[in-house]
Amino acid sequence: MPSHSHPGPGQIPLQLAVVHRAMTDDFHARLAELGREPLRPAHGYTFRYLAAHPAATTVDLAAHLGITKQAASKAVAELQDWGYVERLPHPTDKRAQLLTLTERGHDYLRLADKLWADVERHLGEVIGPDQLATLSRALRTYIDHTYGDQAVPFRPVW
Amino acid sequence: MPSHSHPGPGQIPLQLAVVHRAMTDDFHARLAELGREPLRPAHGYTFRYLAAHPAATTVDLAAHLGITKQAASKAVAELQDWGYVERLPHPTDKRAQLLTLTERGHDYLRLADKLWADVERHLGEVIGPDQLATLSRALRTYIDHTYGDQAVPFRPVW
DNA sequence: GAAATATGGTCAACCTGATTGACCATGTCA
DNA sequence: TGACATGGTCAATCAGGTTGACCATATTTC
Repeated sequence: MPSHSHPGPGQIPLQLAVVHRAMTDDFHARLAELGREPLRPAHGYTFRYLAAHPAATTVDLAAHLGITKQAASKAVAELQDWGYVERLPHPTDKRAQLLTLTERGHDYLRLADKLWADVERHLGEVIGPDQLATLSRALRTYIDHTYGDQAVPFRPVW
Repeated sequence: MPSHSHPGPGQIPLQLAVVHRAMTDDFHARLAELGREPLRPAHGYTFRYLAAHPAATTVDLAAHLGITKQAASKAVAELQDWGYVERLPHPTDKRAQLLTLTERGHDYLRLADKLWADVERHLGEVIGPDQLATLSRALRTYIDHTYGDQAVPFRPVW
């Protein structure tokens, strides 16, 4: 009798992974429906970070994403090629570059926010507003407890 | 005024990702504490699948994980080298191989189950038993609604 | 100030986990 | 029995990351 069949304790982390995956799939399906190219999740995290930190450099971004500066640099170059990000000269440090979202980048982020809200709304329809509220509160509580004042690591999952 | 600051609708999917990540980190920390080598998440999914489907072949596994049979084959070879999985001749199909967990594989799975339960218990201590129960119910409801009778795809996240 | 050191960024080589494509051996079906 | 389908392997390639060396500019220390 395997102790690892469906029910029982320890299921929640697995379910979290499944739901996370399902919602990500949902998001990408909505994106595809609109005919938009699917940027990878790491790009979304980059957008969010740049929008929130307009004076960020590549090194900052790398630290935030939990990857090396080389990897971050490559990602930024890609986003720049696609017109989502600009690299401007840093006003005081001639070595550094200021990373900023272009209008196109902001547009994409706004769209993504809308789509995530749609996904969330769908979740709400399935589980009901009460459970949705509880879910949100539980997640926030856990995140606050885990990271406290520290910056929440937005690193991609594994 | 960026529409993508912290609060607001659409946050839940992001929070799910963060919590999932935090719990995975927690799991790996506990594993490391015991001095156990950290198999990758895909290995965990493989173990679970093999435990639940004792007559599985490499192709079955690949389909379940959502990867190519070549990739699955490589992963199985690795797990076999480490002594977690055996490849036995298939009783009726000379092309195929039966994948089975070794005792060592079952051990690891049991340990993983225990650690995930610990992680879950910790979550329960943080958010309280009521919210934990609601969370679990909400996740299960959403999963059932999304996948219904179909097999839940255990594919790694992105 | 000048020398030593730290830091932002790039280039290049490499690793890993996946992919596609070709192929063989066995199974299944007409 | 011949045609096609399927389980598995080998080989080449790709993507996204890593480490290491390096340059130019900042910052610290004497």
